[in-house]
Amino acid sequence: MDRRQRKSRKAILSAFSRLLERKSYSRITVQEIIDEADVGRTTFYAHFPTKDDLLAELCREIFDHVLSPVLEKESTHDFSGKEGDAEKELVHILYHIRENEIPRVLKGESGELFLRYFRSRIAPFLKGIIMIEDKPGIPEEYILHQLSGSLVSTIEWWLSEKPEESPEKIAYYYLKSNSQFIPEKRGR
Amino acid sequence: MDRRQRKSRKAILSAFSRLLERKSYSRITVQEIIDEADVGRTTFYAHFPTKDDLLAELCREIFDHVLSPVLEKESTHDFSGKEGDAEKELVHILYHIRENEIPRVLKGESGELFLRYFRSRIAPFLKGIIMIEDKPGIPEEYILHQLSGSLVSTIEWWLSEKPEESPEKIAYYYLKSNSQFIPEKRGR
DNA sequence: TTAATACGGTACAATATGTTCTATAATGCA
DNA sequence: TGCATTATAGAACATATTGTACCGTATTAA
Repeated sequence: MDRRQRKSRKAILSAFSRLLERKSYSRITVQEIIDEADVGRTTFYAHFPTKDDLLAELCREIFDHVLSPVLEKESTHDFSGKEGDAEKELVHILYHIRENEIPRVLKGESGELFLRYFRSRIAPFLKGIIMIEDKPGIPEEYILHQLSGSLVSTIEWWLSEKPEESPEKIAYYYLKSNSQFIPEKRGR
Repeated sequence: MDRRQRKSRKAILSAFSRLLERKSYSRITVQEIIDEADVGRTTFYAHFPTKDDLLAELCREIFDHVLSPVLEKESTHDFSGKEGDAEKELVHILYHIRENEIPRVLKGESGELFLRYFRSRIAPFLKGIIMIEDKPGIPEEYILHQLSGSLVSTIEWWLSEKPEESPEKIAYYYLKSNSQFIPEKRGR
């Protein structure tokens, strides 16, 4: 990719992220993004067909970053200690979430779009780190949906209601409240 | 309220609801609503300052209807058999949800807005019908948030993935997957 | 019957979107 | 280094949408 392209793309994405700090998604206009990013109108549309695409891209980048430790591990085929380390993995991810620009993206309507995206990608991930316990009478798809939704909901609550709480504690809450689907580990 | 007002209001709300069947919320323009409802532009704005207000009103009406059995009971101070009947109440509500226009509102983006509204009102309701079990080490606010989120998530899954499932079964899934917060009842 | 008011229709200003054009400057490559 | 390619800025533009103002008409409640 052309260096100019990378530069413009980055400028637009970060300008957009900055704007999200102080305005809600739907109230941000393309013109404002253009001004904040200091690029030409043509340039914006050359990169992103619509504002929604821009948000989707931002979500994708953030999410890739948040899940980077897990994805890395998968790509290097390092499955050592995978089993039973769900808690560690989770804590790791929660740290990433807290330390990145997620909180700002999560506020307002963009949060819903982000969470929708988050959720669509969290299911396979959960399948990877969590050993789901069979519950006769309850379909596995439902359990997976439930676990994903619960994680998203937990993060939502954490960042909006109790941001001072530690990632460790949040992971504990989550695992505890879904313990009937997650095999007990000694010490928990 | 003036009969003309009632008529216009109803025409607008139902036109909007009809439009939601075939278009996503953000793509529906005020002009379309006006045309579909067959009212004047002035009339629309006299009733609803913005499109968001219109959606909020629609959500409020639907929700009031869905919760009507519970709300009625509360207003008549009939608390007989309240305790332990969470399952029945839940099933009742799920029937209402399935048989009303909720499915159409739930599709697309309007769904998120509706669910946000739903969620904000479901918490006190849950507090009413469900006896929450104390879990040392987990704050009650979190549990309540968790239970609300889980219910919303369950309904979402139900209507989009398994609409053929019975309300009874869905209530069972929900209660079962949150059983650690809900006291066991003999027979369950 | 009458005064109040909700209505329809039109016109309008303001704003946002997305496209098209041209000249310019940065870039990657031979 | 020189050159062809391509991303960019800037302006102008057509189009669409929003929200408001005005006015004559029709419905309503009293």
